[in-house]
Amino acid sequence: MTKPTPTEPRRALTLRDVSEASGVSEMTVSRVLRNRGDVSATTRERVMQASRALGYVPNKIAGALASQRVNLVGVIIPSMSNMVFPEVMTGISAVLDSTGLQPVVGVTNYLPDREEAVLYEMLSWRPSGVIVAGLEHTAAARAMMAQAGIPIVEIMDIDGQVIDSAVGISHRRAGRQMAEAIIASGYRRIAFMGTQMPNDFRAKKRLEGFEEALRRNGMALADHEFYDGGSALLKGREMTAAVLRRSPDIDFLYYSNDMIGAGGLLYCLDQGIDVPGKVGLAGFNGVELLDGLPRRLATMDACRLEIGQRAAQIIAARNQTADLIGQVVELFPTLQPGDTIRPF
Amino acid sequence: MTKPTPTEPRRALTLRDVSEASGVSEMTVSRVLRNRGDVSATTRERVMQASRALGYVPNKIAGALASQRVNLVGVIIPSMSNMVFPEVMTGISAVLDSTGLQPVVGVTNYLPDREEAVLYEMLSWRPSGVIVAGLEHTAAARAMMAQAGIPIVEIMDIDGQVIDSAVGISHRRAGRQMAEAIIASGYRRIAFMGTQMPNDFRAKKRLEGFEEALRRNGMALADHEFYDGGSALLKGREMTAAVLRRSPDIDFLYYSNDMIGAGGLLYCLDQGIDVPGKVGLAGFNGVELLDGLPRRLATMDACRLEIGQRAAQIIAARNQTADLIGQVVELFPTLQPGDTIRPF
DNA sequence: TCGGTCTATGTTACCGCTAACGAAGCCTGT
DNA sequence: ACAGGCTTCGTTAGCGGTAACATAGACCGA
Repeated sequence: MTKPTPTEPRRALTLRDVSEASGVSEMTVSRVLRNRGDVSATTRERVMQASRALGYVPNKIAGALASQRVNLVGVIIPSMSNMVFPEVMTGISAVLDSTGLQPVVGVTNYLPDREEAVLYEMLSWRPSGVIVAGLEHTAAARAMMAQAGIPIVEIMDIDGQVIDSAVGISHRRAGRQMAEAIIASGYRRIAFMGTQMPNDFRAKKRLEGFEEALRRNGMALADHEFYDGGSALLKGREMTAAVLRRSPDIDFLYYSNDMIGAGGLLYCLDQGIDVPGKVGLAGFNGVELLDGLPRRLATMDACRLEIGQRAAQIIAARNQTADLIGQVVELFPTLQPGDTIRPF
Repeated sequence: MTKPTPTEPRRALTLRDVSEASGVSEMTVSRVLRNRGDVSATTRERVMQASRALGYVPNKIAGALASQRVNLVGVIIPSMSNMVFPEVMTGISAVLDSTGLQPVVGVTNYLPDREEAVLYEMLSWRPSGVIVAGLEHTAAARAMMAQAGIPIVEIMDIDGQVIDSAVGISHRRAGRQMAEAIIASGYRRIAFMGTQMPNDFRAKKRLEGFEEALRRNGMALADHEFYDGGSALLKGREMTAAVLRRSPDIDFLYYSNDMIGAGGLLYCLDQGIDVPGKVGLAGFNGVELLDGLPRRLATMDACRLEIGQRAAQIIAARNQTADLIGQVVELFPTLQPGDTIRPF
């Protein structure tokens, strides 16, 4: 590679510097650096040399303003610390990488107002598209997205009203499905454990679907417990201990995510409880963490990787072909019975 | 909030639209929206009304070009899926939030070339600063950062040559410290398990420090095992099984991160191995996951939150006061003996 | 009464780059 | 020899804001 220039330039380099150094017009330099338009091999080489020698880095701000094109895609997610969104991001990046588009993430911490603020900030950079987790937004956020004139893909969930496009699963159905599997395996006294967070709409929908299926079978939740903050694994242990102490006749524990489910599983094994004989367990998400547990927790894979990929594909396609229209893609999670639910 | 405008504007709104709608100049609108300069209360209100009614979102691209100021801070990290960087991000966001600066993250997957590409992309948006994990970069990346004319903070590590500023711990020292504690507790046949990745320089430095301390005590690693990819928890189990089978006389297992350490711990407990009597274990990072394990894994907290905070503080301070100079902040991790190492 | 000091607003000139068009040089066939 | 087409490069005019300065009243004390 080129040697770092010895001089320390106080003024930032511009196209003009490169053009003067290489004896061509700014336009030609621009063409070379963007690989656009016809430039002879010799001038191209000369310009590249000069550009590298100077250590020039193009100013995308000016470029974007002039060309009215920004290669950024806003991605708005509620959290980075649970294991689910990194995998969505992997799917998004994998697809976007080959399109010249670049994801920019914003985190909302499950706060609608924060989502609105993050969205506003992102739109002010005029991205080529936005991928946002969930269907629930403030009225203002909804209006902004509807007006933005760019593809908007809401991901993870499809139970609700879509602004433009959506890729996700039906969490209500997922909850129902799990309940039916549990009932089919003969469990009857079922408890639920999940997050306190009122804004985790997807967890809420799963619970709704779950309870609905229970009702249809003439049953109801025998107990429940909520948590917020702290180590999810530890909370899983604690809540499980509390529930089993309070309701010793419980025979199934349904967790709103795998992490607390894993905590519950470890607790049950510690206590020498017969799993899945005396008590069955199930979580949600299908995180790879579960592979390392002493026993495989029953779960339901949320199609995270594919959700990311499909969402990115929609943005990329819309970006190329302007007249495409919004679409809703429903994915279907598969139940992974693992070793913590009695065979049917 | 204002009702969404019924019309669907095909052309993006500009300051001019707002200025016409409110009967003042563009400049005045700009002043109102940025809360800068003197504007009478009545015009301010009128402009706000018009802006909201139209659903105007300022164009930061144009703004940044004109003002030569960008409120973005690039954050370059190797991965989002291990538990360590989310916490660093939390620290960064917490500090940046109150400064008007906004983090933009890029992920390198531990690939130097990818780091260079991500950095180039980021610098082309002329951010107010860059926070980058690690001290090892390609020559070109190093040159770019040195030339950029913005504050650069390298985080996590301080064992090496700093470009501008750095906040981190000495991983070599951390490795040494852990080795000394292990030896002091009477363990003698020590194995190491870690990632295969040749570019996880910090893990490598920990191992170097660890081996150096062993040597100084007339010892050497009795066995080692490396992995890459897959569920870290599961890999921890597998590697531990392999090592204990191969070298049954091992009495201590040192893991390069807590996740594989947790896997190893679960395996040992499954096998009914006396921990820490027959075999001791230790990891690295101090992730909160450990709180939920049946027994607390010995570890060393890597000061992740504080690293993020301090790094952000440096960027913020430099952004306000131009003539500040680079600095290196060393933090000191504390050893948490947990329950998997014999008391001294 | 009048210059001086505010306060509130408008005007002008860019910021660094690219779209769109234009022109010069060079080939080609006739 | 020359029209017509291609390749290669330059010129011009913005993109949508903001810094810096200019301007117009309002107010004020001497």
